[in-house]
Amino acid sequence: HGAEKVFGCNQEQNTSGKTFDWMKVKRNPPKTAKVAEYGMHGPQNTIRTNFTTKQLTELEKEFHFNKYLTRARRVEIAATLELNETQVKIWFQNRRMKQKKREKEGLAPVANRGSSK
Amino acid sequence: VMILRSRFLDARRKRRNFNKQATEILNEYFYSHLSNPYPSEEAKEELAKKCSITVSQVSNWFGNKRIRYKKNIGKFQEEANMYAAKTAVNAANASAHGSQANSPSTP
DNA sequence: TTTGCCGATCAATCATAGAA
DNA sequence: GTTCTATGATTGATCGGCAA
Repeated sequence: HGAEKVFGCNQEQNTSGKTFDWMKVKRNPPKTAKVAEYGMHGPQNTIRTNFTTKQLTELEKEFHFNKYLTRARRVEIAATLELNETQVKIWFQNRRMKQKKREKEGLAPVANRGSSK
Repeated sequence: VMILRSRFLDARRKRRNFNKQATEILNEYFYSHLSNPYPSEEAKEELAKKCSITVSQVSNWFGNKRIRYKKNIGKFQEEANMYAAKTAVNAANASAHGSQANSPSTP
């Protein structure tokens, strides 16, 4: 199962201009924060959280200590940094992926090609 | 709000646009797979090699391209038609006569 | 069945390169 | 030199799949 059947002789399979499913994909808004509460539907919240330098520094420090969190540690950090446990969990998840990506790139940047400058 | 955003201002700086040729290759793939512009890991590696960029950069390019394309399809219509035509020609040449000893790129 | 992780992606934003 | 637009990279958070 690879290339589609023969194409190009009939049927206007002109892809330009059509809207495919991937173009309709919509992500649900972040459920971060307490939207419910007292009717406050302002434009804020449900928006990407902006971590402070202090929070990031602390998370980074913790990460170098442990790549993975235990439930207890997570609760502790979340409380200290005033973040949800989920946010802390997600941060570590993303941080691990970032680390992996770096290790991967740091071992094969060879073959520098026409890098215009 | 002092915005000590200077926390990581580093990598994001000094951005270099890709070669026109690399962009050409990426766009050809994107528009020839417009129904599903999600290259596999293998495809990304191949594109990365052809464009002389990293796989991550290929991923970034497609991610940005997809989002920006659907954000404003009209703005890319012209570009879409251009590459669609180009792809059609390549397909025609490839299927017309089994000849293949012809690499249009890498002078 | 519920929860965490992975890999990929989304979506908004940052900062710069380039066009006007 | 200044203003606006195009574009590469970063990242908090979502989605689907898998394992515990």
